[in-house]
Amino acid sequence: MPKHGSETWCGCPIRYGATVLGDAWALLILRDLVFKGARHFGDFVAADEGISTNILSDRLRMLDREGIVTREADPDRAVRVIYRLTPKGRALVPVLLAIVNWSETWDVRTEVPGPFIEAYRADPEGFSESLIAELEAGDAAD
Amino acid sequence: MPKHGSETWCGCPIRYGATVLGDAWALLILRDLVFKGARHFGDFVAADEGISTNILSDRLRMLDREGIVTREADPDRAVRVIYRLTPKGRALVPVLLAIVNWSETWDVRTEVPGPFIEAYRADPEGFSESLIAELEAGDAAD
DNA sequence: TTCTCTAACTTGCAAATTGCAACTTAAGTG
DNA sequence: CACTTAAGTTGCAATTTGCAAGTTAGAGAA
Repeated sequence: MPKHGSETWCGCPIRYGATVLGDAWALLILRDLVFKGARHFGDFVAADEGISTNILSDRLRMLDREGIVTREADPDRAVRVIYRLTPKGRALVPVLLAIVNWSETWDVRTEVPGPFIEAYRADPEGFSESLIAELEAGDAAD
Repeated sequence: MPKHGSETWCGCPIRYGATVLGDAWALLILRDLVFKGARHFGDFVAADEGISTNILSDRLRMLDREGIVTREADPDRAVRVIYRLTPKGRALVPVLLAIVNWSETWDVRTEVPGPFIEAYRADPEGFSESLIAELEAGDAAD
């Protein structure tokens, strides 16, 4: 598969999407950022129940390179790093919610809280926008 | 990462999504099924510009196992196999379109025809539904 | 000052997965 | 009966992953 930016790269949107989302660990990292408020390296290690730290390191680097997350030093404890979603990263919320809705509909093992999925289905765009607004507000509060 | 159906599996919708969509080749195969009308093994080989036939074979098997595509013998030429999206597979259309919209918005190299993306943005749900209806009609016509 | 703790990684290595090329099978076609 | 097309499979080298252990760096305690 050609690399993004190579000569044989084409303008296909799914192909670009695949370079970011076409990786199971990256999807779970994004999940933790959006739905679980993960901000630190250790949060992802704890939440994913099984990601190796070298893989996590690699994927966070990729998400940073693609402009989806930023890395900052924690002003309180310099040893900590804060990962945050950029606007480009928050713009993935509709994609993640569409996946949530699909899994909830078609996979019997998947369980999503009723009120959550009902609110999404009633107004997908509005629901996405409020979740994005919440994430923005959460970031500004830090 | 636990396997779908294992003891440690949880009901997380993104995790299930990741087993299907968290693979770059699977995403490209789905793209070819939805947007390029690919139906035969050779269509995917030609369209993806680089997928190995062993990987393609493996991913089509996975999509079949997950109930996203079906495999049928071609009634005209028995040597051919027809791959088709199931309703579960067609239900991924909103996910793919959300990815298309995201890439078009945030990746400068991505190029989507103006009318297509404008129609999607004007009414994402309606656009998804008509694309799904088109796919259903196309299948019935074969 | 040194000791210990926490957090975020990096390193080394075995195991699994991928990519490439060649080969196989099966059904028509001339 | 050779030839062609379509859909794979096989073998193997190279890359990537997963696991465990080690490293670095800051902050507080002894």
